[in-house]
Amino acid sequence: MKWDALEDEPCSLARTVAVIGDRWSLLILRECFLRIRRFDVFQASLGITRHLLADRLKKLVRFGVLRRIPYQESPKRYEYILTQKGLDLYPIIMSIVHWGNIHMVDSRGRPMLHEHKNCGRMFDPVMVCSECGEPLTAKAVHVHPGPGARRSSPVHAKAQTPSRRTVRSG
Amino acid sequence: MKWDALEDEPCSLARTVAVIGDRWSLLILRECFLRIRRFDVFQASLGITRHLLADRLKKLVRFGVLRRIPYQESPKRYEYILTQKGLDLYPIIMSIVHWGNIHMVDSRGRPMLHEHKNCGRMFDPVMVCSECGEPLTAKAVHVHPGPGARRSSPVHAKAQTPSRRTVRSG
DNA sequence: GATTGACCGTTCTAAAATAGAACTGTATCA
DNA sequence: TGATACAGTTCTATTTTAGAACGGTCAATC
Repeated sequence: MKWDALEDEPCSLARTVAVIGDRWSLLILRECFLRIRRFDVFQASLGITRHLLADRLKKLVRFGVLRRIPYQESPKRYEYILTQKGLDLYPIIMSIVHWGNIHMVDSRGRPMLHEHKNCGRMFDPVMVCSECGEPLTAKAVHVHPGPGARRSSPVHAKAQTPSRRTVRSG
Repeated sequence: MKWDALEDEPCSLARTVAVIGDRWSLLILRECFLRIRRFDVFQASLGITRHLLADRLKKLVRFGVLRRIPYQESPKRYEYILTQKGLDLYPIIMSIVHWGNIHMVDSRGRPMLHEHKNCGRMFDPVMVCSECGEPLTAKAVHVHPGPGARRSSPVHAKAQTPSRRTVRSG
């Protein structure tokens, strides 16, 4: 399967994986959320080859996750900063970090801690239901084909998208 | 950089990426959460080559995300099912799906809808702070080095891990 | 008893992606 | 004049992946 094919799959996971489903993209995004913006700094902090870095930045820009903004003329220099679409990736990044915090730490403990400025406390991210606010577990979720499913199932046509409590994380 | 090197990085994101940071692992996990368990069924539904599928399943078992369980003797046949560690990946999967739902849908709408059995409603996942319950945004989060950081910073030693409201999703 | 098919992989080769290092080009600084 | 910063591109060797075929065990069928 080619990467391009993933984009066209009738599956939101596959489509997202087409954008961020490789290690370098995820690591680059980690740096973005840590306020890294410039080619050299990405390269130094990640140890990625320049070739791949150029390639991945281009891809993320093409998908609208990053924006390439000139910060000086002559020579032209660009910064890569997160768009709103990119900022919306925050829950993905945080849930990945959280899983690592729980399952991949050594005896020394967590490499990083997160403080919520709103309440001033160290926190973990918790995923809850937009409708009732309860924490989500896989077993408590039922999956229905939606309008964009491969074979449309009129039986389920009454199913509606959730109310607009959807939150953008940025 | 080798994949093995990622595991040893002082970063929970990198360590998690070492486990699930490739497209096939994520797609395999999607199938797992849809109750797929057998080699052939994975292969047929994903279109992955058998070689890679064998390889990825082995990796996920090695990392303790899947468990290989015999379901018949002669010939020995195994199923791959999620461990608790694997079930805990649910928030990652869901946040990936959610981002795709928001940013990668075509005019036909979402391929899938999710119903929360607890409240009976179609929902979106929302990531909130374990301490105050408010939705999280990248800008409202401050990062501190933790005890497992590369260079320990005694200045930040007072920082503590969050209280045990951490929720396992399964 | 031979054949077919299900199941779970392994082996093989060609194509694609990646690593690692060197190179390019503009501009600033000493 | 020479050294340094920045943002890439080019090159070759190695590694990974794709795609197809092959193998082996057992159950069910002819």
